[in-house]
Amino acid sequence: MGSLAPARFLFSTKKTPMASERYNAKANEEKWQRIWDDAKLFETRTNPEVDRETYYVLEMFPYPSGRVHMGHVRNYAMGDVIARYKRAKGFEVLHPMGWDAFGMPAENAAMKNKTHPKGWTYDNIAAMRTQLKSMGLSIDWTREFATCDVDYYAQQQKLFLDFLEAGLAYRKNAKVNWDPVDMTVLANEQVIDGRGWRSDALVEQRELTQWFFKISDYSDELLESLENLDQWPAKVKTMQANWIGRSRGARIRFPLVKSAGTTATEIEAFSTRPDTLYGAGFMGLAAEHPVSLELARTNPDIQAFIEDCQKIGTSVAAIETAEKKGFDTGLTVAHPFIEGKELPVYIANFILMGYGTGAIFGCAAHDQRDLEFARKYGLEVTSVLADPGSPDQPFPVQNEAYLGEGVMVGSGFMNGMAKEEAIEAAIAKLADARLGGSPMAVAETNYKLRDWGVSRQRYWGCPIPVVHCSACGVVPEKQENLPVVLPDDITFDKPGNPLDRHPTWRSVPCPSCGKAASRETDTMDTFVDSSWYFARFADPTAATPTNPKATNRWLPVDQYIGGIEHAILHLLYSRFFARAMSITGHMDVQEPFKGLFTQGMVVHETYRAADGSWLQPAELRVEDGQNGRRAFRLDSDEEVEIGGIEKMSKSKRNTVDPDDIIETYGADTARWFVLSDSPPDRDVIWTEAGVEGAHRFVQRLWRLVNNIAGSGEVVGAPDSDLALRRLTHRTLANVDGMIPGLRYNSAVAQIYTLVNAIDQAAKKGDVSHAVLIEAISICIQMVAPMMPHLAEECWAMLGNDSMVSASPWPRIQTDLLVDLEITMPVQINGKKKGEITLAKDSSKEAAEAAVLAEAFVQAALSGKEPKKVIVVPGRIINVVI
RNA sequence: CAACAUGUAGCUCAACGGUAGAGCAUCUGAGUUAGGAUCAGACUGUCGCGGGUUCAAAUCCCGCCAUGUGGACCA
Repeated sequence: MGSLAPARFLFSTKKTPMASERYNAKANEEKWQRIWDDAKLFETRTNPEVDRETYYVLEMFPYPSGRVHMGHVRNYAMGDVIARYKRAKGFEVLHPMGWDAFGMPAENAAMKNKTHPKGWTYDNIAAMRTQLKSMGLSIDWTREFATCDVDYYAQQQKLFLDFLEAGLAYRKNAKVNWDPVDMTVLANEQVIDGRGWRSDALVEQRELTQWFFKISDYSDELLESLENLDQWPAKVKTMQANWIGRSRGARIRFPLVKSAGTTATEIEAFSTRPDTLYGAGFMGLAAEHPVSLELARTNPDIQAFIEDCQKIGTSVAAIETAEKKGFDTGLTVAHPFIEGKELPVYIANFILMGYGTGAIFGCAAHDQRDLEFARKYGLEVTSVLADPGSPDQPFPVQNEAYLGEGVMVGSGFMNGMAKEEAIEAAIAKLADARLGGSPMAVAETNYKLRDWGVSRQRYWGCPIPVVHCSACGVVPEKQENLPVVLPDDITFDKPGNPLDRHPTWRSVPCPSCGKAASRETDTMDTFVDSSWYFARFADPTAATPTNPKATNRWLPVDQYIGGIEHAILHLLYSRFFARAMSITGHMDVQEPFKGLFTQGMVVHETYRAADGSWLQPAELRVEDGQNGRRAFRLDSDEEVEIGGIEKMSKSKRNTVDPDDIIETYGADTARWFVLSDSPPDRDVIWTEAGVEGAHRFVQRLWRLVNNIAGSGEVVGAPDSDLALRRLTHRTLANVDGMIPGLRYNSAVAQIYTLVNAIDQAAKKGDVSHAVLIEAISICIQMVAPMMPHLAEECWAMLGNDSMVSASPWPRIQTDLLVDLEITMPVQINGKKKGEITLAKDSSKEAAEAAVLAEAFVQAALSGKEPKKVIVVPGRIINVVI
């Protein structure tokens, strides 16, 4: 395992600057970035040696908004640490970068500024690439691509056609979420509290013909495979499981008894709790249920009630607070188990047509919603669960439904059974019973997860490669006619989709019959673009969507890092895509991301002037004195209110521009600060004081290296030498254990301790030069993944003629991790009273004798015998009196 | 409303059964024309509260309180 690149430098490594000089971050960072580039140090080799293990680290690729923000800095710094660490550990590392470049903002900018989405996007990419490069990330830039590159979306069109052929993509007429502001369809996942995720506009329901991906076929698979993702945060797995929303139950058919106004003879309800059937007090229908709609045709009151329900039904927020309302239809159904019992049928506003059958049986005693409804309309509340200790006494139910465990009571054949047993028994009995010749119930599993609607009525997206022919219908475009390229000559003077009104683009011959036909003008949801980009990085110039050989070598991504906001959408779609791409032969990996890390946000104090306007941190100065923290405007010296700590955002103006920080302090300081201050999965509070502290450390470390490198031979005391060597290797062992788990802030704390010790040793002069060099060298190597430029400069100053970025990780000398003689605390009755130094391997008996001989122990005993002496070898001794 | 996470120095966080520590801030001193940088040093803790287990609890268990996050008519 040698260095990865030839190490030849154009400057002298032996130069030893004066200790009074300051480290010039800007000049050094530019210099080292150029040297890394010239050495092609971070280019991943397509054919690494066979014995070299691969490691794929990926951060969620950015949307090219135009500016890099602190969240990006944190995200990419975190990934870069692991990439550089794994490289030093001898892995062949893939660490690429790309751009999630399609989407609405480009079109909005086009409309506003009369620019073209393409020009706007590529300009932004160029600006952000420069910014990211100034961070000194160890990225293989030769693999860079944008999802709006024709080369990329051409491959995506091939994937679409393969999905279409495999039945994974289909077209259906569906009620869709329509965003009236963006004038496009949204996926369910993109509707938050009834509003568009981007526009915040109230979403309407419209009936349109749309393209869908059959993600619902994989509901079980996607749910059950979550268990195997042991390197994913539990929280994300829970969120995905909830989103898939599997519930097992039964469809139960209830025969109608009183049926005035409907032609139906039965109503089918879905329930996960058929065990509570004996407690059923009513039946509820959704407003859109066919029976409700049929009744409404002849009953104006029902018509009015349904309209009322639908008004509320547009926004989730409204549903949450809405009062339970119902309408007694006068219909009744027969209870399946209790001879002669009839249940009244209500239309109720809390029942959703989209889930189950749109009808329920209400068991008021064991469902809170049903209970509220029953109390309001004076319906039956019968508890059918009892404490196993007194199985004849049902749990009393007043205003809170009983949702816990229990045994069945008042439930005929189910009496005495526990929940699961009773559910099985109820389903079995109903399955045997006949209604009109077929079983009264079938077991069924329901899911919340719906098929993924991918059609978007937008220009700036991947065109869906199909043609509409009046004779042949919907025809896939021929492979040889791909890619279907977006036209450049488009206008944004009107809302809606520019592709629809393009004069010629739509007109094509039908791929099947050759007659005049027209192209599909919908483009794909941008989440499609991001669902497979990680696979493309394995071979970004392949003539097919993936090069299976490369994909199989690199995937799954070993460590994926990004924000928790993608816990459901992007990650679930990508998991689906991996499966769909496996079916269609594009790769063999089912789970795309082996390890997932969700990083916290970068947050900052907010500042508000007396007139209520928000101020930027750069516009004021903060005093931190005895009167607490106070902030003043730089221009007027007026005091402003220091507000809450919030996510950096344009609206609150509490942003800090990474460019400014890198210009002032350098990329290393910015990286060190975001990595050191809080655990990576939690929010980090950006403070000026913290940045300055980080920068002081940069200067201090550089000065320390300078001093050590420039000092002459020192002969140290054997004890001090050993102590520093021990600390060095113990720190190395600890840091080595922390980096793979992304516990960077803990690693930083360890490094601080070591630097303090080296500093002290250098000043005292009781440690030999060679030991100091070893300590500071290992220290620099541990710092290198986090502050790579500073580390290179220090590494060179220490006389190394290789780059630290190309050097193997230092080896831990394990014999230094164990002490021969150790100082242990001595407790008396569990409280520390003193210390004792013993040989590492002294026996319990010897330790006990030595402790009892100590003066402070004798004093505490005052002549008595100790009740007990606990000796934990190597840890502690406790004398119990 | 149930779930999960988090409560340790003024602030941000370590330690995860066995000696409570770092950085920042604050204070004192050195130095400097001054400020900054630097150096030397100092202060700060019922480890959220209450109980339990243990020779020993910040750490494990139970209960409560506070804060945060994302869910919430999914039958």
